[in-house]
Amino acid sequence: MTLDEAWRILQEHQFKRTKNRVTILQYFSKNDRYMTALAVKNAMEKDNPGISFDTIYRNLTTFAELGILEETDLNGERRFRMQCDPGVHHHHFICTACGKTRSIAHCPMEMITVNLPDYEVEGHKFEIYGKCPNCIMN
Amino acid sequence: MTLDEAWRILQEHQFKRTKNRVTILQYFSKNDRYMTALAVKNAMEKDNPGISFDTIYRNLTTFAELGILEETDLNGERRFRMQCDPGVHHHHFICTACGKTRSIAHCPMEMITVNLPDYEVEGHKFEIYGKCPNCIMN
DNA sequence: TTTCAAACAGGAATCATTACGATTCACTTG
DNA sequence: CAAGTGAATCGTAATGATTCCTGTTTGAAA
Repeated sequence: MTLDEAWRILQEHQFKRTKNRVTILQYFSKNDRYMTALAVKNAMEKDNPGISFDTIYRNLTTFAELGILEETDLNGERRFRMQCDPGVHHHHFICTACGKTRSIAHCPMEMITVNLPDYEVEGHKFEIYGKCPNCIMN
Repeated sequence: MTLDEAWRILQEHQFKRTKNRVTILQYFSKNDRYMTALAVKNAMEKDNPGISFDTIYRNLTTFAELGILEETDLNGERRFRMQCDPGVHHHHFICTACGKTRSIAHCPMEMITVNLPDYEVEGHKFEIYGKCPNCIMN
């Protein structure tokens, strides 16, 4: 997703264009991988010293709810990345070394749900973990 | 997995048969669903008041490493259940209301990995979330 | 410009989990 | 079966991630 698309969504929902949101979104648009709130905070403190965790988490949660960011849990930590393919359902390979991802076009759900009558499916998670080509050769 | 199988594995690795381990394993063998460490602790305090979280977590981690328990992260919390099918790779539907699970025979990995040359796959997670028939009708 | 809810900073509080030092216990060996 | 030994435990403190709270600042609408 581009910055313009993100801002259009935020405006649509009447969120203000604050300095912190500008910085956070810029950071995500430049870093194409899953990152923790702490990583975001550390990176932001150069341009925006004194930013609080409250602000980071509040905005990350908002962005994820609006579909601007994608969210996942890795080892009990929330991680976020820029939504890579808005509106299109997809899954990820996630590099456990650098956090970079690779989209996986195929979703395994269709052939599975047929075996679950009487169940009410609310969602699913399909993630592949490992090392990306770049991290394999250190 | 039966209690006997679990104890055989523990003996094989020279773990002692302590009162706490007896109680924990009994609890899991009677509750066929994913549970948090807190739930285990609460349930144990009837028979075993004063048990510490250290003991709970240490044993849960040990059991998971030995393949006696299965572990997953749900909303940033670690949850455990008795290994349902030792040695056989499988996935789960997980009821978000009661934690009960249903095995899913089919694993989607084979057809996916072929699209990931140059990547080093270490593992994957495939889980379906929703309500089980029992919880649908409250 | 004024206005005011939204957004923020700073720090305290909470929740899950782990670490630690002192004590107890399960099992081996004599 | 009593003693010895390292594993296991307890109670509690520490940690790390996340959320809550209160007073202050700020974006943008009028």
